[in-house]
Amino acid sequence: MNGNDQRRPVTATDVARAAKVSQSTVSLVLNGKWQGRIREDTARRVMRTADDLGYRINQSARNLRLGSTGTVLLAVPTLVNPVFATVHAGAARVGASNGLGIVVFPLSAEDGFGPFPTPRQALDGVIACSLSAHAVSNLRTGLPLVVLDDAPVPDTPTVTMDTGGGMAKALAHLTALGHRRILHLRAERPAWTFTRRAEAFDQCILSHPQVTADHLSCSFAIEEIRDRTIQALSVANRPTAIVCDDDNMALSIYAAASALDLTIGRDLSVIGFNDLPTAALATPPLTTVRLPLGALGFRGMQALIDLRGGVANDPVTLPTELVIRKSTGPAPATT
Amino acid sequence: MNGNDQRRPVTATDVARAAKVSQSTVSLVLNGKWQGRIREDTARRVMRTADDLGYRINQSARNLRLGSTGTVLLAVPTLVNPVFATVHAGAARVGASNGLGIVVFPLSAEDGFGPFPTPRQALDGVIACSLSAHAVSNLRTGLPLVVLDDAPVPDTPTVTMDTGGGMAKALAHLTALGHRRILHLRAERPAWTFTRRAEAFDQCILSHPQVTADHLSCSFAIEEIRDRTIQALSVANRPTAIVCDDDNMALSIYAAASALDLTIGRDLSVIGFNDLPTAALATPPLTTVRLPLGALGFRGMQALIDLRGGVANDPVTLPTELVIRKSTGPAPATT
DNA sequence: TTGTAGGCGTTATCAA
DNA sequence: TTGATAACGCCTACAA
Repeated sequence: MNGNDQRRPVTATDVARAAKVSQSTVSLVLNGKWQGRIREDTARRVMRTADDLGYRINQSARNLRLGSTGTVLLAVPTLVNPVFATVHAGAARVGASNGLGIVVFPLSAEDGFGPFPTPRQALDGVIACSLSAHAVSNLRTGLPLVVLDDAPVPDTPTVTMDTGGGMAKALAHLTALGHRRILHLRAERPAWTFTRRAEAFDQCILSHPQVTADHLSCSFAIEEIRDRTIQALSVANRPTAIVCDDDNMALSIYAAASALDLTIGRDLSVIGFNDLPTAALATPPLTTVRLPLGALGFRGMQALIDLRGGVANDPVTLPTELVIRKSTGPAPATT
Repeated sequence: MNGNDQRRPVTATDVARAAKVSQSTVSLVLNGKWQGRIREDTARRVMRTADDLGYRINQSARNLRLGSTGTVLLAVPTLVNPVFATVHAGAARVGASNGLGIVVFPLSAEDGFGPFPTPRQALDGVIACSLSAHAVSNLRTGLPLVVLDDAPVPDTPTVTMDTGGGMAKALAHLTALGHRRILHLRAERPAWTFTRRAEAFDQCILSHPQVTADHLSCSFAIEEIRDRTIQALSVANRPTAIVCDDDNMALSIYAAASALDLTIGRDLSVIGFNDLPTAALATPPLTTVRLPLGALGFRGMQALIDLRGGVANDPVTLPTELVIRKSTGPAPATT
């Protein structure tokens, strides 16, 4: 902070020299372990000079010495979707009470990152959430790893959500409402969570022989979704209901419906996934499969902590829930 | 990967011993600097044994030795808003071509974090984006710091966007359309970016004496926004236009309008901020102030790199733009 | 072509 | 109450 703004950072040794004490004294004082070991005025002097010199601890050195960094990495496919904020919040809560910080890293498969561009960083563990199998395998670096919302990986604690069950509930709801032509709007991003939904959809359809099913794979580009949906709805015998892999996709359908002068909930039923905050506020409010994202992060962090303690948890599957709102209604008599 | 799954991690020394070479050879080989210095079969043997032993580099040690970690931290107020995904993308692009990884840390003021709960981590720099002054001051750790979309900090490179100018354009647009009662829906999260908008709003209003202005401060809880807007619109001489600090807030207005049977763009004009992907897709498409978020991240990372190189850039302000769509229209004759 | 040795900045164990 | 001193695991002159 004062004159000596040289290149070289201020080390604890510098402080020791300046305060005329040994380096170990500095360490003790600066880590708050001096009570009853160092005289109070000495401690004060050390703190003062550390401050004056603008001393900053070198975390790399500390981490090396301690053999741990107190930070884990949460790898997610994208920062665009707010769902990962919820996962993070859940994980952060557990982390905080265990002295672990979390840092987020978006691992966009879209960017075609070949060699995993990890920050060259010192980590105590990794939580991989909703990633592609490829990305997860790149993450297996020997660090404690737990996998969230993803295909079980051998020897790796896994927390998943019963998205298949959610899909089943969605379809049961729709068929009960009389829908017989149902479209599944799929996210084409390669991720287990989406293939699970597709599989569940296909399987459920098998037990409803009276239903004609179809599906469409889309990127998350919302104009694309809208346009392709418009197309899919502009045919004879169009679908009367659409299940979407994500609430945002569902909301794009709203735009498509409005362009076609279709009223959601009456002419066309729509179901989303995730229950984003915006889902409840859409017009009409969106029926959606609520995913326990906070719990996902929470349990994931818990599993990572257990893993660091030498306990490898068994895979867990969290329940999901269909939240019925106004975007679904009885199948229209004719289309 | 094989039997020796003891507690102690495998070090380069272990590899050296097992491969019957010196540690330096291991280092050379594993860093790809062996070409022309180490015989090829030796190199292969080293790589093989490293693999067999499951050797993983200790980043803390490497970072300590190298005096740098190759990773910078991007601190953001929340992960919920996708705008920060864009900032990140811009920054990541520059970072990647300079060997710097980025890691994201949500610094929620809401959580009442007192002392900055940084992961105890080794970083090469920090980029603070759209934070509260309090949070920024907590980030001044002696690391190279650049501040984005925030109040200029002494001795710190800053990149901002001309949000005030954006607000001015929004108001000019509205007054030109004949609006005389305008409401500013403000985000109550303490952040420079929002106070700037408020100041710009207040100031612009001064030069339009015929306009009656009002404002409302809301959290980002969208039900709250909807309900309070409904209230604000349920009075005699209600506002005919609303400017919102964020597109998501604007979209909440849509819900309010629908509840009141008001048609956006005709009975009520709405302007947002950010130009999120959803803005263009809303019904009707949202008029909004587009912020150069990608450029913000890009320039910010650039400034950080310059700073590490000893060059302290001057503050920069990026231009903003009003994107006129269908949510704004002529003021209704009577209200 | 390979090995030796020193040091990066901490923390922790012991002696003084 | 304090100070030497020895690691932590890695990289890199320099020596062999």
